Amino acid sequence: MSDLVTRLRRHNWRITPQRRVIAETLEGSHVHFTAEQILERAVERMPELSRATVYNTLNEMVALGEVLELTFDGRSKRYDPNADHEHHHLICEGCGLMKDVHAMADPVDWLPGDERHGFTVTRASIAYRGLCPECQAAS
Amino acid sequence: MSDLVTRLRRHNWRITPQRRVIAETLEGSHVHFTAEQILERAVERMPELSRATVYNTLNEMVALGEVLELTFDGRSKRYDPNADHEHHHLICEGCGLMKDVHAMADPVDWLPGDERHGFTVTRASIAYRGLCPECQAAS
DNA sequence: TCCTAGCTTAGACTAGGTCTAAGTCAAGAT
DNA sequence: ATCTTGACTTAGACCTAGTCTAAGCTAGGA
Repeated sequence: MSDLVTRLRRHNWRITPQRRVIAETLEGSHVHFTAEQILERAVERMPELSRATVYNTLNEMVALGEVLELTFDGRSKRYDPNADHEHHHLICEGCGLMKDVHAMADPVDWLPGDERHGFTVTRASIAYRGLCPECQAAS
Repeated sequence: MSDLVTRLRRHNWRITPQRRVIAETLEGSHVHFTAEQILERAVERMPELSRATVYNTLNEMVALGEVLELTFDGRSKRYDPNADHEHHHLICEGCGLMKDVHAMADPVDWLPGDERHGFTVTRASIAYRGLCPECQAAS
């Protein structure tokens, strides 16, 4: 039983076979997939699954606050099932691979009051960029 | 004379009338525009300017390292002419307004070696999110 | 069983961005 | 001064990611 499915069920959200496959595909990966990659993998388990259902379902999970939507490459969104723990992202500039990482400090503490321009700052996320081992070897 | 134009010229990059208009439009704004917004404003000064030239020029300026490409909303890229000073961004979750801010420390120092997964980490940027004064008042 | 609301589907559509082929321009060679 | 060459610009076709629509399906309650 997927932990994400458990969390989703708490919102009284109907867990249909399609939604279960999508949630499990999302959670089963340790990297962050795009919607197309999730569709591709989910279709292996449920061949008649449609693109629209994948997009609808991902958007609903984001709206419920159980999945994070990430956009770092400007091309496609990526989905992170780990919405309940504070973390940041490490992104490969070569291949787009994205991993979760944890920093030793909370960046909100490092933004002085006079740099806040009257905003209420509620959260901060760090995008670390570099090259993954494979892309280092390739270059 | 635009400072961005000066920086671009140092790369032996030809400053054509189109490129000058685009660079000046980009630098003249204190918020970060999308490519379409830049086109819209630049066309007021040079009506025959084409969409392709705006996209080409923005991409070239990014490749030269003089302009930053920002993607926070997952819909369109925004361009930041201030690539030569290390800074982060403060984003309003209500209206999308984006401002430059400066933190008191470099976040790269906060990522322990065992969290780097073999990546070479070259830079890090922080996205601070919250509500701007106008959106606080509206809610 | 029938109704109903919600879910899923295929495929049309949209927005943002890229590519292509043709034309224009400017600087150096003649 | 004109020619050549390579870089730049253009209009519009094309591509990709994502959304919308209309129709069909499904499960649970009356």
